Amino acid sequence: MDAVRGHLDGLVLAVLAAGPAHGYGLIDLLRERSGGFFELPEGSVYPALHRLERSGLIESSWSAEEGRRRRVYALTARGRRAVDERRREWRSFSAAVNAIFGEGTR
Amino acid sequence: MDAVRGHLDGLVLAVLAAGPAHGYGLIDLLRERSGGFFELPEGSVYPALHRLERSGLIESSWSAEEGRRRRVYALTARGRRAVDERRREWRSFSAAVNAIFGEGTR
DNA sequence: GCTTGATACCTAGACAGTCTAGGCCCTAGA
DNA sequence: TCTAGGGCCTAGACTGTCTAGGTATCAAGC
Repeated sequence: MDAVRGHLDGLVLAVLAAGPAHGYGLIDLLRERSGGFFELPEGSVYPALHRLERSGLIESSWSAEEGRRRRVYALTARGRRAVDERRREWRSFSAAVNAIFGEGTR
Repeated sequence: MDAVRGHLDGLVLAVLAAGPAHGYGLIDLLRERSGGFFELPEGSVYPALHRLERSGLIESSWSAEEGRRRRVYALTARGRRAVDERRREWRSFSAAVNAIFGEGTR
């Protein structure tokens, strides 16, 4: 899934916009919300989460319900604004690619 | 333009599907066809062309009209098939991303 | 009690594609 | 002669994804 490069951060933010989630669950959400398309490995998602936290777009807290330790991530105020920004960027990017690929399947 | 990673090969093939072109002109075509969105540097496009030629999807020939040397690229038979394949891949990729980003601008 | 599989976290290093920043040559125009 | 632009090329930097490992807990099966 190399095609996701440069888009993953936005996708993670978009999922978190629907509510907090922990890393492992986020992978499931990305798969479900994409109709099974995204099967992202932990080695992609965890670094992305750490990256986003370092840049202040998300923040985490440990929850230890029923002995299971989970690091739960939520959007910060800046993160909420970033989602819109990333969505706009995606819209223009995909419009540009669509324009080049054209309509027909041929 | 890191977001283009993994999609550039398909875009180049799609442009060449409309007719042969040389590297420098291809950059112009990518910009024009995308409504000015893609401003790709030579350092991205030339390696992509060499990559595609090595893998047999395009082939090149030198044209020396009016003293200007140009390497003109054209799709091979396999390349023509690859365009459809890449377009299909793009369609499902962008559908997946759209599903996650949702509809509204919010 | 022990093993297996799922949940849940993490990361070092491999890998690969894009970009920076240069290089070269030619032509046209000032 | 100098500059601007067309045209080609690439070494190395960069960076984000993935591979392939590691740890720990819990539930189920034998």
